[in-house]
Amino acid sequence: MGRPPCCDKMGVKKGPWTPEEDIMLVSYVQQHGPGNWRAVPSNTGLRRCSKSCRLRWTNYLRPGIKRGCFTNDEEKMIIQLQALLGNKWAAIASYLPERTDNDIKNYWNTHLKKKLKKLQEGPDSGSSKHGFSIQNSIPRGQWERRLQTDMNKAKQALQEALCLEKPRPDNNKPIIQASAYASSTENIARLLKEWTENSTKPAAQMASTASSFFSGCFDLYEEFESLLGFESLGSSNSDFSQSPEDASVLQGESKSDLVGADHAPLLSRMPENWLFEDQGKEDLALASFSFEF
DNA sequence: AATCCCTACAACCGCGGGTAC
DNA sequence: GGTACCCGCGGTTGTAGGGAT
Repeated sequence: MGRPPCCDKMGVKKGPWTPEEDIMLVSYVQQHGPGNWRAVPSNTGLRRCSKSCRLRWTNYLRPGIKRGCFTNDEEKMIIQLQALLGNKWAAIASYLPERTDNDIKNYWNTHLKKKLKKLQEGPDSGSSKHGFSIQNSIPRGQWERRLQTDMNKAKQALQEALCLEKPRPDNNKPIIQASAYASSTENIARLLKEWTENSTKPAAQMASTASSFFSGCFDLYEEFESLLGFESLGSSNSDFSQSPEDASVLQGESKSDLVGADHAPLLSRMPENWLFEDQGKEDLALASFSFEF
């Protein structure tokens, strides 16, 4: 009855991932693609549960991830989307293809929530240097109009961010995957570089070798892309994720059901309808903050 | 210099939906 | 149809690093 157990729960390693483990995982995904995580620990020899492998790939090793400082635009978009969608981090992340849901969630919890709370509690809570203001300090009619203006601006910003007007080939999925793995080699190579620089262990030599290997892979994929007439990753490792649909591909299957269920209809409603179509969400939206883009 | 506290973020946990057997 | 599992998601925790005392 049912499926066999996914993995042996005994002897499963927890805690931070080592560079060696990252290499094993990345090379496996390069060969087999993301998905079928159940098979990953047994096929790679990693003493990690499938869930941990998936998480590591999705949140850290996956190509096209931008790490570090959030821009003002990203920040504004997150706050606006959070007001509209609530804590649907995966949905929010689909509009910021270079950011993971975990990253956005962390940023919200550690920075934005605090910032907004401060603004609400502060004596001069009506406005701030960050460019957002709190609705209840403005007469209703005025801030409703302002909200509408802000929503239009938000929609415009979203459209720009998503580059919906940019055409792309219908059958580009395998190409994107190829690019994705190439970009993944950048991630792991960067990781290894940092590790090598900070390590005096003999293993650093192995890391260096592995880095060269991934660098070689990267060159191969660059060549592959140029043959097919696609923009080289050298110019931008994020340009291949121009739409949330692409982002879903980038993120493996992780966003597939989002695209298949909630997200695709949402996109089909862009640009004019989705922000306002659900009257039930109006109160939520009105309770949000407005911005000066 | 030692200790405490705070922050940031990677990773884990638990749950629900979907699905293979 | 029932069971066990996979997968994705959101909430939470653990911990390293930096600043304050």
